[in-house]
Amino acid sequence: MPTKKGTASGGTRRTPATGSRAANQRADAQRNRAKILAGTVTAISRNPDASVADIAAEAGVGRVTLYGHFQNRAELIEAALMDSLERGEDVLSEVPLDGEAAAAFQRLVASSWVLVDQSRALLAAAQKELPAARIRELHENAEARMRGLLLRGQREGAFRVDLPVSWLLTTTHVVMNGASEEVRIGRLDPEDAPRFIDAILLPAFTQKRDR
Amino acid sequence: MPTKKGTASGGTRRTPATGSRAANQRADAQRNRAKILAGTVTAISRNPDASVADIAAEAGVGRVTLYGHFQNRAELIEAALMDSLERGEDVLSEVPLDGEAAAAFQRLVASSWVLVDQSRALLAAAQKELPAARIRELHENAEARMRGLLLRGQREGAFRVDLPVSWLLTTTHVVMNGASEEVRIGRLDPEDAPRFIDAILLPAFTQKRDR
DNA sequence: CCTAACTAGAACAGCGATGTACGAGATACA
DNA sequence: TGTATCTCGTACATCGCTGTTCTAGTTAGG
Repeated sequence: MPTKKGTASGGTRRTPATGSRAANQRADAQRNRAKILAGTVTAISRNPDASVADIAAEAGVGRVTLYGHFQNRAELIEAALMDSLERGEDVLSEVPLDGEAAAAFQRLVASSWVLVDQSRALLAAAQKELPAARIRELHENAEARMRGLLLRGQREGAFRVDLPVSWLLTTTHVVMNGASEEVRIGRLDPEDAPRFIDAILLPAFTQKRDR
Repeated sequence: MPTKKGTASGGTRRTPATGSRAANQRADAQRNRAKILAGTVTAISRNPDASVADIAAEAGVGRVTLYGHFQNRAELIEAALMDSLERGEDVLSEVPLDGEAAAAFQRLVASSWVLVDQSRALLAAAQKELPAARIRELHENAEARMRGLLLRGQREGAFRVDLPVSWLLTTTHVVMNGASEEVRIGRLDPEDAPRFIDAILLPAFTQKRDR
């Protein structure tokens, strides 16, 4: 079977089916894989529909080499997104969610904001390339964390209950994304972003106590 | 000069330079132009990067005919956006902006929401095709109207002044867009949208009176 | 230091989209 | 009813991107 001869690091994909974990590849190759993943984020951030050639150039790697690591564009995007989300998970899982709901929400938003700002463009690219279900699946953890907190806040009377949690969640997302976009085009100082986001979301979500 | 022979309604572009207003074209052609403009909106709404062929099919018109009306894709998108914005202007200019700022804001948002929901995808497509400056220019009117209202609200003490108007404006945009997206994927009842939007924006923007 | 793993680059095939050219047919409107 | 205007379909040239193949060179690591 000369077809499977596998140029470049085709050997990486030794394992037949999906879900091949980091195999026994050379240190060299692992470094390149990381470079490609990083390059994908920056290339996509600069231009949402960057070509594979663009990405390879950004990563400082040959286009063919890239194809050695990832079978096609979709797989590349998915890997980059998974990588970003895994890093994000590491950060977010450290955020203490106990105590007052509003304060915990503020902490979680502050940490999430940085991650959103970094991989917003990548997510947008993924939405074109991957089935929506897959995207959902990958975001499951992060989404569940925020949703759980919002629910608890509602139960405890900290957050308003006249709106469904799904809408609070959506609002949180779009405001963070909006801030990220404003930063990108230079209309918002990154320093101000977390404060501005909180300034909108907290009064909007908080249950009014007096009437 | 057989090059300029002008198949189809190339005659439409009789005027040499830019800004050719509706010329003396046949009633037939005018109808088709309208069909194409409408088709562009629906086609783009269904698929953000629909091809010219897709759009022509949606409009029920030959691809070549479309090129008779618009020289290239960019010109088509721009025309469709201009058309949508002009219609929008007709609606928004009727909204009474006097009286209490918060109430006026509510009225303006209610009217804007419908328009945003209709041409959100078109705007996204335009952002890829047209220079950002051109987009800005086209939105000038609508943007100025909302900005003026927010400013007045700040001066009158109705809206908070600890955030710049630009951020209030951005927030308004992203929340409306978010609602539109949620409607599109069927997670939000269009009926609820205006109420949900207000429920977020008003408490977020309103100056707290007591402390 | 030797071999297997990895990389680079050029070249190629395939696809889909854009924009143009042509020829013939349909339709408004005077 | 006649003619300029408009439309349609097909066909074509071009371009950029994807994914593959081949060859030759470089590097990691036992």
